[in-house]
Amino acid sequence: MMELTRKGEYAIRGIVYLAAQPAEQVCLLSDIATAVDVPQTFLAKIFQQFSKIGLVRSYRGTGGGFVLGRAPERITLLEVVEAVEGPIVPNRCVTGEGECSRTSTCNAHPVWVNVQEQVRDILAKVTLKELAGNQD
Amino acid sequence: MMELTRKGEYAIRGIVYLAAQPAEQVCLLSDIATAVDVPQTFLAKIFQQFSKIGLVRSYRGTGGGFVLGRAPERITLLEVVEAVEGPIVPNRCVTGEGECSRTSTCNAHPVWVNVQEQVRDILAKVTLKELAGNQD
DNA sequence: ATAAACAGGACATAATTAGTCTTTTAGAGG
DNA sequence: CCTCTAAAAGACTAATTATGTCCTGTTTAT
Repeated sequence: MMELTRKGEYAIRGIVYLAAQPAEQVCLLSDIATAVDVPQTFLAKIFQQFSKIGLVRSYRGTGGGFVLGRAPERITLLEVVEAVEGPIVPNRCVTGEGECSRTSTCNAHPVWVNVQEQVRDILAKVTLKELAGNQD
Repeated sequence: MMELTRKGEYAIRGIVYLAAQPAEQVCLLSDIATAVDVPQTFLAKIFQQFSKIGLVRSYRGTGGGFVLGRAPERITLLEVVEAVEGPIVPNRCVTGEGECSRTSTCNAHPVWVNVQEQVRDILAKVTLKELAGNQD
């Protein structure tokens, strides 16, 4: 239960690598993919998702590549994970889709809400700066 | 991310139903399945898993069925979930399989350990008694 | 014996994950 | 304006996991 998918793992590796680079350093996708050991085409998809929501900025053409969208201390692990894995929802009944209306009062509901909040809270407190700190 | 599977949901529904019955009341699988709206054959698998670790006791033959293995206040949601979903592990690197040795120091590691602990903690504090309380 | 009920294994199907491949779009430089 | 570079986008494929089903056995009460 609760497993981060490989995509999520790759996403973290990739963006942490970017965060560890000097500010405004444009990185080639191919270089990132090699460095963090992720299939380039797969990482491309992930970075496209990052790009759409501004976690990274992309430049096309010669001299192009990727740069972190904001300062590493202003990007949280929660944002990164939710960008590729979708919202953190331990149980469908938390999304309020009416799934839970089986019994009028589902006693488990508040538990899942609690789990969701705690996890989001933990991930929201970790920034890319911390994750990128003192790497080789 | 972090979704409980349907199996996990069914497991909870099924055992909460049992917990809501009068103590030592033997319940037919077919009745439970109908009551909680889960395919009987699927629920059978789930209850087999419960049975193996003593969360429920099973009786075969005429008059057989299932009974809760312990008092409902002594069975936690964590036990139920882990019984069918396996251990709560947000990331492979938490299991210590050496996956994380890509970089000698994975800064994300302590975060996942923290997530794991918090979630287990929350689920461990909820008992079947609470979940079964005042149901229709 | 025999009928009731769970146990266990093999199987089937659908959904999701994990990628790949091809074409398009954008920018830089000659 | 031509071409080369690099990301964007979409269609496609393969592998894995989730979600069941089915059949055969085993236990037990009557």
